Amino acid sequence: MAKKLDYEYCKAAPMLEWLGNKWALVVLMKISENGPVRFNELYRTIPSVSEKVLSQVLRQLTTDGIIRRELFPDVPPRTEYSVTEFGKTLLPHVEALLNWGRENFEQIIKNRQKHY
Amino acid sequence: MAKKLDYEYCKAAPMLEWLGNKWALVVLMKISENGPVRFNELYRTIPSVSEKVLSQVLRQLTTDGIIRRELFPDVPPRTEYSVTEFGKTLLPHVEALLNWGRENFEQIIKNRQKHY
DNA sequence: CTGTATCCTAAAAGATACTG
DNA sequence: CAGTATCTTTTAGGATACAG
Repeated sequence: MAKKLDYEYCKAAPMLEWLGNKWALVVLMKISENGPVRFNELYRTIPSVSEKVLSQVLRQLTTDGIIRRELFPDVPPRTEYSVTEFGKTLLPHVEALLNWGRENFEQIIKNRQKHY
Repeated sequence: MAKKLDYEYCKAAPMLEWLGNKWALVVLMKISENGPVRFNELYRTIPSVSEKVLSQVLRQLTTDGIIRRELFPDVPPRTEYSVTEFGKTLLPHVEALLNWGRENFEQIIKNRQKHY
C-alpha cells in the first residue's frame, strides 16, 4: 500500500485503513457480540487468526478509539476489550454491510460462475 | 490472504474480498457518481491508481455483478462501466460507511494522537 | 495470561512496455 | 482507447519463540 487514496476520499482513508485489514471487521463484530472479552477468548473464538495479527488489529482499533482496552491488575494479568461509544456509532454501518454480504452470498457466487 | 475467515463470517467473505481491496470502494463510488464512465476517464479521475490495478478492480466488480461493462463497436474502441441494479442495493451501505469515515476523520486523528 | 519480537512467505501494488 | 503481460517492490500475513 504505497500510493495514497486521492483527495476526495482521503478523509475516509483512516477508516479505510482498517477496513482493508482482513480481520478487523471480524474482530470488531466479535467484541461487539460478546461484550467485554479477553485476549485469549478472542484468540480462541477466531481460530484462524494468529496472535500477532490479532494483537495488531486490537492495537489499531484501540488507537483509533473504536474499542477500549482495560487492564486489570490481577495475577495472572487480565485485559478486557469492549466497544467504545464512538465505536458504537460505527457498528450499524458495518453490520449493514456484513448483512448485505451474507444475504447476497448466493447471488455473488452465481454471478461469478456466469463468467466461468 | 492465506487463511480463511471462520465459518460465521465466511458468507460475507466474497464481499470482504473486494472490500479489502484498497481501491474497489473508490472505483465503485466514482462510477456511481459519474454514471456510465469510460476506462480512461476513470483512470484520470483516480490519478494515483495504476492501469493494472484499475483493470483488476473493474474485472472483479464486473464478475461479481456489482458493475456492468458495455463494449461499443466503435473505432477507437469504447467501453462504459455503470452500476448494476444489484450493485445499487449495495451502494447505500458503502456510502454510509464512507460518510461515517469522513465525518469522524478529525476524531480518529485526535484519538491517534492521544496514543502518540 | 497477554502480548511482543523475529523471521519468513505469500500476495498485493506499482512501473512500464506492449497489443488488438 | 482499452486494456494485458511482465517484472520489481512493498506490504500484509503467518509460525514460532519468548518476555512481563
